[in-house]
Amino acid sequence: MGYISSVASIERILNGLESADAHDDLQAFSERLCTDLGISHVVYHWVSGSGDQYGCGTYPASWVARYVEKGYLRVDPVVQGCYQRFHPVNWKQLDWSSRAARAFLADAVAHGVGNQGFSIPIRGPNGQFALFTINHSCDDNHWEMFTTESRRDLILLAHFFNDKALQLQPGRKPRDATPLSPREVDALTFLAVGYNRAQVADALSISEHTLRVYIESARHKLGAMNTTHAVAKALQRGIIVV
Amino acid sequence: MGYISSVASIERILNGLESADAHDDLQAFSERLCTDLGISHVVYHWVSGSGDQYGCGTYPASWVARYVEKGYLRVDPVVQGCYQRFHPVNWKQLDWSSRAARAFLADAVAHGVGNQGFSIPIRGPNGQFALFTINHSCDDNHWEMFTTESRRDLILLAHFFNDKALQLQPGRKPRDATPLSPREVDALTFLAVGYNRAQVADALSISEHTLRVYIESARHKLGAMNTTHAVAKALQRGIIVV
DNA sequence: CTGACCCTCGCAGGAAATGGGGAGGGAACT
DNA sequence: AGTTCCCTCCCCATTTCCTGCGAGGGTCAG
Repeated sequence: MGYISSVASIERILNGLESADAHDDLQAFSERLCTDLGISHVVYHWVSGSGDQYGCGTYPASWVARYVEKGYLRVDPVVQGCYQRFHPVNWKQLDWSSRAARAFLADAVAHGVGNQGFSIPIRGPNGQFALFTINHSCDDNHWEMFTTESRRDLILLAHFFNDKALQLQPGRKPRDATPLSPREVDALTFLAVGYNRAQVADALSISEHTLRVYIESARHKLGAMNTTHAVAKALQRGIIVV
Repeated sequence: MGYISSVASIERILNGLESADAHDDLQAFSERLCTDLGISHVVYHWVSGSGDQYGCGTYPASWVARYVEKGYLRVDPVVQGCYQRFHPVNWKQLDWSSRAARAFLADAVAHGVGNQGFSIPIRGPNGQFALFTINHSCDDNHWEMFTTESRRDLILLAHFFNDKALQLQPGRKPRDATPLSPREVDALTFLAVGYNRAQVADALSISEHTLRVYIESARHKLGAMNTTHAVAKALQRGIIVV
């Protein structure tokens, strides 16, 4: 195991990433990275859409299968912990006190996962949440030194990896819909902060009847089934920012 | 104007950032960075789902005031554009075709903002969305070369800046929210895709009465005033992903 | 084993949102 | 000059949602 700076320059690694143009390339890149860094595993995974997700990495297939089968997503302290954080985290810093968490870790190790990990949370548009993790088996001191030293490079790496994975995602919608009018945006914005129609109408200084026209119009433009749906769509598309 | 690598090492800059321990330090850091890079402005600001926001940077106060007064947040192609993207963006790549956008840009320039900009979107926990922007006045070629060359350093810088800003945020409720139960998440998820209560109940194979309990419970946990608000909050906090 | 929390089900009245109609004035783009 | 879109206002009937009440069984951690 060696620091990135001493094994391969971050420049060369990132350039290798740039040339990836298929998901297979990302997988190959993970494996190569693993070797280059001399660590056990590199894993990237994201959850975004309803069932829309993607993952690649060097974890044994048996572990991945077990993870899904057991529903470990709801137990995994790495996921739970990173979800609340902005900065990368060393697994040792997480909360492993619960019974379920310890059982989970034991199961992971039994399936060939190393006891040390360093996970970088990454968030993208539309609520995308990804984790870029490196994993190894060694003592705490070594791992601490390695991650401290390589932290910045790893962040950059995770960032570019995610960028690439997003680009390669097929389900990219171009920019179809009719844009909302300013008043429609106003209406949805106030609705999104919890106002009811009377309050929104008051805030916008218009009659509630007029307001309703906006809401309906926005609903139709967004292809939404009801107001809640319209607000949700507007939020996801970044049409309204609250 | 010089590339980061040629003016000051990214290491030194980041270390300067590390030592910041108050918002004033971030402000001072922005100003220093401006000088170091030889550019007109450095700006950082964020908006989060909880309505709280923070900003600092070197834009003239008159421009910031005007921005707020005019409600430019809804017009600004930088904000609108970055919200949809993961990677940093050069202002020139954005869509300035609308009249409002051009008027906005003209107004900005009139207030001392440079015509060139490079903005990095950053997303944090709980739907935090921040923008780190550098701004200058020069021709397209120079700017293109500068941003291309400094891109990686700027990303890292933006990332650490945001990390610092998050740490310094006073209103950081560490673990304010009671987490939602799985069923509550399920309920909100289906509501967010437009189902009404009957449909959600059906999808979850539970009675509508039971479903109602979840929705109410989720509403209370999220501090939401109604279902739409609850869904909006859940989306912004990344509790549900559709 | 005792809370604490989750999942499940029920009733009923009142409040709010929705759907579908119509109508006039103004700004903008062709 | 005409079309298209936006803003504004109004009525009515129906559907849906919110509020407040109550109840039993399950799981998990201290």
